[in-house]
Amino acid sequence: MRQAAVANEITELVRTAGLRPTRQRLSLAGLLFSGGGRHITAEQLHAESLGEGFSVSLATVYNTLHQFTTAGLLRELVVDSGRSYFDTNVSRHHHLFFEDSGELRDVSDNSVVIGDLPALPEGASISRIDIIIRVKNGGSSG
Amino acid sequence: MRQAAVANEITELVRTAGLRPTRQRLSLAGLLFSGGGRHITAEQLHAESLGEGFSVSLATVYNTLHQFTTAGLLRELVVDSGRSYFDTNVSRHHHLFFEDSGELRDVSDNSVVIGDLPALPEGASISRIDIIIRVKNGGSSG
DNA sequence: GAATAAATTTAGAACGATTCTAATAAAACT
DNA sequence: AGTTTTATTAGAATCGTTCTAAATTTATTC
Ligand SMILES: [Mn+2]
Ligand SMILES: [Mn+2]
Ligand SMILES: [Zn+2]
Ligand SMILES: [Zn+2]
Repeated sequence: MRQAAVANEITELVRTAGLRPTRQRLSLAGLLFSGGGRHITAEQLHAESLGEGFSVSLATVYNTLHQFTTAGLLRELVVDSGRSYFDTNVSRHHHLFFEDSGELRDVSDNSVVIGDLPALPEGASISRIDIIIRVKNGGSSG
Repeated sequence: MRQAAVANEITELVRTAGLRPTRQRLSLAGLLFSGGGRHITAEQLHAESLGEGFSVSLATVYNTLHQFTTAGLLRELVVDSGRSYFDTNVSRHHHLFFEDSGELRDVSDNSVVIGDLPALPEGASISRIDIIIRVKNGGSSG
């Protein structure tokens, strides 16, 4: 009954995003949203899915990640040119990026104060502020 | 005499970086460092160089940008996954990124205050803090 | 619960940015 | 000048990502 309840929540999540609850989307959503917050790349998620026995094509992983992002379930992070990370935590927060391992860790929004910014051009507006604290030489423990 | 003086400064800059002042490196350094601060991609610099009549291969543009970055003359920015920008301003500062046009504009370091960060693991240290203010719907004027 | 319509998945091709390779050319040194 | 070292280059290769068009699945209609 526990497992069924979780499955229903996931199904509901996908439905609410306006997407059909296909086997692939449910598997991926399960991997993404069943634990705590995650920061993951498309290739990582693909490998993890296959590892768990959920066969999905890489194209579908990309499609799904983008659909979830558009639906507001994920946020796309730019920390490394040439690789996109997706964050299951869509609330306002920032990141520690461990350059050696590629690991990302959340940083509370409270840790940062943005002072006076330059005036924006007519009609322009801030869509997001990304703060990335790049850390070198640190492992993933601690 | 003016032009010669500038050429000498550029030659000196390249030499100081520990690099031979080849025709290609001098042309590229001229384009990069003769005006004010610049934010530019490899392909943009390549096109600009050819446009000015300085023929260079794209491979050399990449090589040179990386060498200049290693030498501390440039800083590599990650604002767009799938494209690297290089910044001729290597002092501590942040960026406004106009998502529509791809333009980058500097933001003074004073505009931002970072509060208490989470403790870093043993031996880890901050290599850099990148702040990107993403702006949508704004032109490049004003 | 077939038939139909609409959306999804997929393998593989295509893409764009970047890096690599191995051959040529230029620069520095003797 | 001759020799050694370093740099440049064209083109191939790589990598992450997107596209294509066909096959499958899901939802809707009878
Ligand atoms: Mn994208
Ligand atoms: Mn690089
Ligand atoms: Zn996060
Ligand atoms: Zn800058």
